[in-house]
Amino acid sequence: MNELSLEKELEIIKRGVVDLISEEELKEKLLKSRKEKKPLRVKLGLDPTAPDLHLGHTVVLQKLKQFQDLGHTAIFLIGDFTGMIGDPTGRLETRPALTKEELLKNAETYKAQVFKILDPEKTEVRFNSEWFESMNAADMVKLCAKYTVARMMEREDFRKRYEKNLPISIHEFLYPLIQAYDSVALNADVELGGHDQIFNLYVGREIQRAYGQESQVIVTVPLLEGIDGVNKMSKTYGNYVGITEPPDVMFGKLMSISDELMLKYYELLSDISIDELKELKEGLLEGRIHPRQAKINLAKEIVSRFHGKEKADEAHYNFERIHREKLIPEKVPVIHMNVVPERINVPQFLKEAGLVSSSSEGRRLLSQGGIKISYGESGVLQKLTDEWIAIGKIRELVFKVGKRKFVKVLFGS
RNA sequence: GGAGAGGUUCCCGAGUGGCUAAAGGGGACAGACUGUAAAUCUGUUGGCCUUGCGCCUUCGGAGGUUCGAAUCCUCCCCUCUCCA
Repeated sequence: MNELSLEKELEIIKRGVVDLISEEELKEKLLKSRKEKKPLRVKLGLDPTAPDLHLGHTVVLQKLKQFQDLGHTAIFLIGDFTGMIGDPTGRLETRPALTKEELLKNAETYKAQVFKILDPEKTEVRFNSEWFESMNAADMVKLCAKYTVARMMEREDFRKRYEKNLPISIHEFLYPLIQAYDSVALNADVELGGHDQIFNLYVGREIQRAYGQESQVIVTVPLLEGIDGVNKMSKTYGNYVGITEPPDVMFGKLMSISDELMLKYYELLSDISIDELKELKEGLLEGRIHPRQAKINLAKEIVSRFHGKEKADEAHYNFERIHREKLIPEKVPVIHMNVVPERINVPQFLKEAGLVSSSSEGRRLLSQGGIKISYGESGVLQKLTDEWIAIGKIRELVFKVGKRKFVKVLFGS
């Protein structure tokens, strides 16, 4: 593990991080680890509240992977206990508590996704129900006694909500404590997280000390902005690129980011070296590199990471087909209609096909020219304005709804 | 326990008896344009159909007053502030 110099190891760890609390402590831990030939225990916790990981998570996972490659112990902590209470970070709504089964199922999908990045052989997978399910009320009170309300209120979102007279439930205070206790139970040397987790990570340091342990070192990575370029990438905002999403969807979502955001994505997600990144920036500035091409390269690189190069090329091809050449993609969902009706009501039909959420929406799109149709196998799309279309002898139809929803309808058997 | 302020559509927020399916903003969607699902501009944004100036549902919940209620009354639920 220590073929590298200490300096080199530090350099790798420090690359791309926002906070490192503190470098001195990390150095000491690394030295001690080398001397005693004992790898550091590096913790990363995630709540399995929704089963899909997105690109935002991969930033921190890659950091964990770097530790793993340096020979340290990567601990992937699944917050199944925390998930059962419901995550309070979404401001107002209390999330529905998940059942044990749902959580375990989610945990399984999590693992499968995480191991696209981490080495499963070398990863310690843990669940925090291991220690919390056996904890009784007295233990919990004891844990609560280790921290104060004033310290809790230092957390920005609590403070803001308090100032704005928004509710804060008591159990939300428990959250940082519970997460902190995980570090005690795991005896963590280092904890990783997104920059927004910094408060919770600090609490971990203090709680560890309160339980007589050495404080963990904190390493945070930047938050990845979602594809809207405004909020951080999150399931709640729906601005995420999930790592299990189909190649086409992934590619399209990445193509929809603004030019400005593209550079940030390059910085945080791409494997290109610092020099290549610099060259890219200059090229864009001087007009030598077309932003569109740069975005395509990025999208391809990321889609390849999770689906392989072949699928990435295919996604690129489909994208060009739909958006540049305005053609129908090669694979579209098909609906079979055994009975051939005289005529069909388009809004109604699209609602039943699930392409619009209500027939009113369908009518609206129709009047705005948002619905196109192609008869037979011609593949020529034309604007549709009538609510009713006659079927007659037509055997095949393709509807295009909005910019990217397609459905093929086959009549007869 | 006491006093006060609030709860409006996906979100924020205006609206104090009919002109209100409810201003404005955000988000989302669509169209034009293009370099693309970027940017910009324009439009749409409760549902249903027999498309009528039609019907049904929506302003925390349940009742009530009224020809007519998001708006007035009663009870209840929830949030916040100050005091205990």
